[in-house]
Amino acid sequence: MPKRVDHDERRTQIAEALVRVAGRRGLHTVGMRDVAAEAGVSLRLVQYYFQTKEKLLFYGLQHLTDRFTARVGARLRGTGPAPTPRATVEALLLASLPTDEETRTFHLLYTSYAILSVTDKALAAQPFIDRPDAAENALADLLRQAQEAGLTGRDIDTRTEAISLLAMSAAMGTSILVGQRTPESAVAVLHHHLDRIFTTDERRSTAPRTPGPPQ
Amino acid sequence: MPKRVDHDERRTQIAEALVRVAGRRGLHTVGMRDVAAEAGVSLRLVQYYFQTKEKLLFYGLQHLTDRFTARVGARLRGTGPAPTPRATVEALLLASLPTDEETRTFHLLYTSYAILSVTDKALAAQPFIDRPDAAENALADLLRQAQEAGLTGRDIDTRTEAISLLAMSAAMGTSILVGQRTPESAVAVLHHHLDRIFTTDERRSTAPRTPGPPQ
DNA sequence: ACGATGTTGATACGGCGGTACCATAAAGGG
DNA sequence: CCCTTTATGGTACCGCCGTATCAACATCGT
Repeated sequence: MPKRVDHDERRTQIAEALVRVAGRRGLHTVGMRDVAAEAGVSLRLVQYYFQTKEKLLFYGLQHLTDRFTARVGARLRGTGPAPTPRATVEALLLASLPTDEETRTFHLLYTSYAILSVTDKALAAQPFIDRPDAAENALADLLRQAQEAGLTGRDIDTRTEAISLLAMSAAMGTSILVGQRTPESAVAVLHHHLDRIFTTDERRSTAPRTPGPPQ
Repeated sequence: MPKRVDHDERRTQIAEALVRVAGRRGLHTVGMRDVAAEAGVSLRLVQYYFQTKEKLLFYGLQHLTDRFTARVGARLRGTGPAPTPRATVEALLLASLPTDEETRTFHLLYTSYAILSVTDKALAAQPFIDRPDAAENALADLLRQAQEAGLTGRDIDTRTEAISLLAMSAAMGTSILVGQRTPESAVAVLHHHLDRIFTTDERRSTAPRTPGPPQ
């Protein structure tokens, strides 16, 4: 058997081309030909690995979420050994804010898919919902552990706070995308709530900042 | 001059047809012919009042936001004479949650437009941003007035809280749309934060609820 | 070297969607 | 009564897009 080629690898290359071009021009504008051109490959080959556009879109979504979770994982490990619960929570929340090109396209495309899934049953059947409430559960667990360790107020509702933090991160992410808000202001709002939740006086673990508001 | 017809009225009728069909099948699927059929009118007439599809879409967005702000205004006046600041804030936040068909389609379409505006310059140039931060300013004002009246803690940051509340409302609205969250849980989260912000023991003004969590 | 696998190219079909043109019919005001 | 406005209908152009088909070439394991 000749010319062994890893099909998943090829599919990933093409899916990344899809993500790139969709991130630039919008998911609704991309066609098979655009993806092929962006991948530097013939249209025929895109059809060869993905028989239909629908499958290509599904695979693109899958790849998008996979790459993002990998990135978040790397960022969590990058917080150093034995990070504090607050540092972990903070890294989790800030990782999904659209700050650079990668997070921007992720946020844009993920939201695009989500909106499409409202009126597209095939897309809604895709594993779509379980990703956000996995994040919700993880965050709720982190907060509960922190609470048990005495790092937070004893009266806070960890589940509700987890939902709130993720919701704020998501919505302010979109605000950043449309140019209504700056990443800095979003970070400031999140910090405000982390300061409220975590009673210890530990502050922003990643980048040192001036304690007072800049004049 | 014969056959006087209010052009704006006709345009509104067509725009409402656009909103209806887009709310059902998704904004990206609607064509001129769909809008004409939904409005019970000829394709030719749609072209007659809106020369191009782009103009139709713009007008549709305008009509959507106008109708929504009118609805919110009505809801605010519906809270009775001299509503408490908390009741006003609560009405403002709950009005944008997708609970019935109208709010559902509004949330869906407005988010669709917002996402489109990220990669479409013509749409981004449309008055789009000023609506949300008008809401933010209004909410911040309400909170500040409540604070000056001693209804809230003196240490809360009204601007930050306004941003947070709107962000949570928006993101949880989308969660409701995609079926991840129920309207009730979203309302519960918002109530939680209102309880935190407003120190007076006034509670949910609209529907009475059991104080404890249901078993 | 043979043959299965990967890859390209060109080309075309069918459909749909935005836009356009034209002829025509009601309708109501001057 | 006439003429402008409003509205319909049909029809067609043009371009794009997803999909399909066919021929050809490259490549590499066996």
